[in-house]
Amino acid sequence: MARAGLSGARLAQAGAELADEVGFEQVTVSALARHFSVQVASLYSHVRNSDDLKARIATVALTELADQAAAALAGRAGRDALHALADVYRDYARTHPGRYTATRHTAAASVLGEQYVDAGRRHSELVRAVLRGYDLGEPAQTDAVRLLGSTIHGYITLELAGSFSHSEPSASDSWPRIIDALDTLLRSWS
Amino acid sequence: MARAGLSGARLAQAGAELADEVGFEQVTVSALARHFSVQVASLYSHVRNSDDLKARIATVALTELADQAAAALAGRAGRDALHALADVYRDYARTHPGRYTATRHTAAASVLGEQYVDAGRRHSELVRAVLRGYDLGEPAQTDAVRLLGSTIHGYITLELAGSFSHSEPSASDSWPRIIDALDTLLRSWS
DNA sequence: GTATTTGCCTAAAGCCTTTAGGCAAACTGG
DNA sequence: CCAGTTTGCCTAAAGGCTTTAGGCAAATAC
Repeated sequence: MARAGLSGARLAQAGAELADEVGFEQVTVSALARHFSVQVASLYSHVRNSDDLKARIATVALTELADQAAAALAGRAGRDALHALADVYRDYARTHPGRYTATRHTAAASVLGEQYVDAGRRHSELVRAVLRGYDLGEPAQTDAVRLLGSTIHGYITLELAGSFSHSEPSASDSWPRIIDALDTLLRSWS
Repeated sequence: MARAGLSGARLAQAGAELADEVGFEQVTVSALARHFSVQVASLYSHVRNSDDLKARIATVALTELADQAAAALAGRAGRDALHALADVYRDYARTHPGRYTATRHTAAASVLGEQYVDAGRRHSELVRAVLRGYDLGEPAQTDAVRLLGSTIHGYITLELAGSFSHSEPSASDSWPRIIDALDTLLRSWS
């Protein structure tokens, strides 16, 4: 019997792709086993359980997103950097909805941790790097990190859920105007 | 055999309470049947399926939240109204985390609809009512509705997930400052 | 007080998770 | 190149959640 060549990393990768196709919640150990034409029990040699699998997928996604954000921020500052960062998040969520959902699956973070937490730290640092263009002290800077994170994540979540698709203007039209508004706000943060 | 007195409404109500105790994702037809000391199959006379149950819980929660928001907004305007609305959402999410999660479970909305959509419309109208204090035209007003919804929902989601609990200042300290920042922003929206 | 409706039951099939134990393929060193 | 060891995938099985079908009894209606 030929071996399928499974491994924790390959399962996480395939799981991430599956999440984008059928939705993160629909990713199951069984579905992944079918994908590899392998018995379900075989996957349990590579993954502790279903939560562990989801945590690995979340880590893959969060890391991938941090890489893209870092690349987009290179050589940019101020308003330009803010738009670049925001667009990376939104574009990632639109092209990889399952993976984006996975990044926020913190229930699973308690199972793995380590690399997930590292990737999370990279994200905060990238946001703080953007904020260096706005000259904020503490606690304003932390407030601003939270404001940006909340607004960007909130907008993406609502758009993905279809909340903006039944009214004008299009979600893509509002987006840059909202990011510009945040830029203005940060510039005049008391 | 004494009857338990089940009904769609009672199941939705009990389901909402269960969601706050164990988390919305953990609410299952089986768990609810156990709660009523009744056979699982019995619930299927009152609820079409698991998604239907979740959609009913979502509707209960969204309606309850709209009621509270409407009450809090009575007699308020401007900055005052904005804080009141924002606080209603955040307080509701903190006291009823399962129900708050349910309100955003739009996958289920396709199953039921009607009342859920109604409650959703009430929420948009309340936000627009708050924005009347800021004198915005279109498309600025719609942009502002989306900004407020995104930031408030995003902040609540991240706070609930524990994203703000490992750094200073506390989530409760940042919150009013962020809402104030939004007030300032709306006041000077170009 | 009979007739009808309604509510909860038993039974059963299907899918997902997870553990235990086994055989064979693939590396490892002489 | 071929033993010995590791590793990978297998079969088997138990337990939980969902959902449908069909039945008996309690509540309601006339």
